[in-house]
Amino acid sequence: MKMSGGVEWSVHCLSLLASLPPDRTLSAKRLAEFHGIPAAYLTKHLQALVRDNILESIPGPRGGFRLSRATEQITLLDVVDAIDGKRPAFRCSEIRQRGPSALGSKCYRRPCGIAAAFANADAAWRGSLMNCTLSDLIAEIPEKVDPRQQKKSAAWLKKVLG
Amino acid sequence: MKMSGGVEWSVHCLSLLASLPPDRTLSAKRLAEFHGIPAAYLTKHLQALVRDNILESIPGPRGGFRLSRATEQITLLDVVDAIDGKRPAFRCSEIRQRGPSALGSKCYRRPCGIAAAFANADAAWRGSLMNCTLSDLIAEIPEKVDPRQQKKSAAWLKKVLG
DNA sequence: TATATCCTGGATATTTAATATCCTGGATAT
DNA sequence: ATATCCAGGATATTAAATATCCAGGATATA
Ligand code: FES
Ligand code: FES
Repeated sequence: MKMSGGVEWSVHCLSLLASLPPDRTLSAKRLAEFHGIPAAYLTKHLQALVRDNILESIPGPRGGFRLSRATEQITLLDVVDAIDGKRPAFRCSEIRQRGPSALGSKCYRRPCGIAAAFANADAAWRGSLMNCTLSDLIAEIPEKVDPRQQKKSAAWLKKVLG
Repeated sequence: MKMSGGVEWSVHCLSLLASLPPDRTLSAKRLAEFHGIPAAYLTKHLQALVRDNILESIPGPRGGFRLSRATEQITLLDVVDAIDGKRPAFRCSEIRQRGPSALGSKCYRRPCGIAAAFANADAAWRGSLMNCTLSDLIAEIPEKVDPRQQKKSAAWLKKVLG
């Protein structure tokens, strides 16, 4: 069970975009350059974020991506849903409806207890992700990220926005 | 992000094995027959459950599998760990250590805040799974499973246990 | 003791999903 | 007019999940 690596890329990109001056953007190429990742593939993930209204895209020279909502209105769950899809990890194949002691499909209106237990776990997971906003993540940068890196990032931003 | 389908198979097999008389077993072939799934592949999953001490295996004629512990001592998390592995869905690739504004690897002793948030969600998920035992699942069978299916299953068991 | 049954583990094939690149077309600032 | 950038489709590559097969060892039974 592995989540798309694009989720890590996306959240880091969103965090960087959040530090931009209002109405400024970063192109996919710049975002990929900053994170040392392939631009062509990152583009696919950014498009998914645009589709889910997490990012806005501006075409043309001086174009690029910017946040589509306030950082308080973007949760980790939003990103996971956009990149990794909304389907739960546990997929009930209705195994109970197979084999020699199964009944007709009309007799299985209520969900299987096992599937229900996994749905509960999935809800707990989603609840935790829903409770964490981009704003929360950014708030802990000053205490968690090495000041030297913060400085280098700011300098890089200044350079490319120049 | 998809969990192995073997998890669903496994929990249903464990549930069936829990209804066996003490010291009786079911072979992989019988378990596969009951659930209408491929025996050769199910065998792989059963072996994983034996490795994690959830099942015991008895070789030879009249052999097969039986629960290795009381139903109260087997949680959904145990099964997921055995079948799907213990690695979390979100795998931090340390993207923060790449790109033009990264520092040396010694400067990243504390985990990334983003990875920490996903670790929290994973813990919530595992906590939910840990709280659900095989005993819990079996207890809700009388109210959740169609009585006709319960009867057919019992009859099938009686037949194969001869 | 011969035999049939059953688990174990390795080798291998098949199918599906994730990862990655490329290219055309359209938008837009300069 | 041109250079830059996003959108989206086509396609290739790689990794993972799914599935089968077989040789070897254990054991109950006749
Ligand atoms: S039938 Fe799918 S989990 Fe029980
Ligand atoms: S570096 Fe992996 S989540 Fe931040």
